[in-house]
Amino acid sequence: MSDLLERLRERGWRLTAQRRVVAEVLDGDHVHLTADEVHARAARRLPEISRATVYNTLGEMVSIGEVIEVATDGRAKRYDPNAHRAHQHLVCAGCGTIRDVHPTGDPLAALPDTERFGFAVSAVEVTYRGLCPDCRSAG
Amino acid sequence: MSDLLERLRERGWRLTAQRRVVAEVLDGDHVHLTADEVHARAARRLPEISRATVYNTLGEMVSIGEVIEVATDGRAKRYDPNAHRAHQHLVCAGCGTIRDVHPTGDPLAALPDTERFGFAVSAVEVTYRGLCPDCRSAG
DNA sequence: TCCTACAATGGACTGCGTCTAAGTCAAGAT
DNA sequence: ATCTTGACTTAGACGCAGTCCATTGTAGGA
Ligand SMILES: [Mn+2]
Ligand SMILES: [Mn+2]
Ligand SMILES: [Zn+2]
Ligand SMILES: [Zn+2]
Repeated sequence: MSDLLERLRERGWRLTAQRRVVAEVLDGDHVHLTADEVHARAARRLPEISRATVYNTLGEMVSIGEVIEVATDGRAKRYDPNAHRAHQHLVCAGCGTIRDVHPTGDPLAALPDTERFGFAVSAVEVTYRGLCPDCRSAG
Repeated sequence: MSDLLERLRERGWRLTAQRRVVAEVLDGDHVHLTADEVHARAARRLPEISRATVYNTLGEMVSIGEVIEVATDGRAKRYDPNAHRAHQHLVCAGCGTIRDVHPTGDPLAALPDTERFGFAVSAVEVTYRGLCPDCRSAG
């Protein structure tokens, strides 16, 4: 994550305490927090940080490609620091847990030209759904 | 769509004017309307239909599998009557147009067992993103 | 140390969707 | 044909996620 703060500085962005704690909260793998969860955790270190700042900072990190926004069906977006390796998501229909997964092959290749209708197709998102081991046994 | 109304009746559901117009509005292919768009079109035929009824009726149609909910990034969900043939979506990043597309092969097959983490994986959604012909030339 | 452009704040505001209490009505019973 | 009743519809209040804005604060350069 010092990586991330370094990149922010290189872009001429001011390094504030708020940006620091948001970056720290997002440190780690398999992290998929909502903005409000990020805010709650950041507030443990910096009690007066505002929701607006968390949204602003997350938006900045998304725009430089250091964080990925993961849209979830009807609920709050989740913010994913694992932006360096392309991956897809496996979501539990029971408890909402999200895992990073790596399908084989290029998902874009499955869309033939005849199904592209003249679009310049540049990205693809895949969401697998199912029940995690805990939710399977809980029935 | 008379199909759909028949199915509703078989389930013991009362056949009301409101349910009829919602079903009529959703008739056709490549339809991906928001709930408010459905409401606006339904209100042209039945001016006093309420938003709540449109949401209720769409929810019922989704629960019997006659309509699919399509989550869109941060915006309103779209309702898709093309529930009979499995398909995926191609979304224009410029204007938001949605096209039904049919990738080759089974998208589920691209996820190896070692990437399933004990989940019972039952469904997959694929969203292709790009620029439609109009938005490409508009630059 | 001082300046000032940029960042943070909190509260109002919007869009999308849900919920509730009261009124209405489709459809079976008579 | 009329009655009855539980299911359906309605308007509006409400809730959540996210945005916007005017004001206040401050990082970092002179
Ligand atoms: Mn992820
Ligand atoms: Mn569709
Ligand atoms: Zn689970
Ligand atoms: Zn377009």
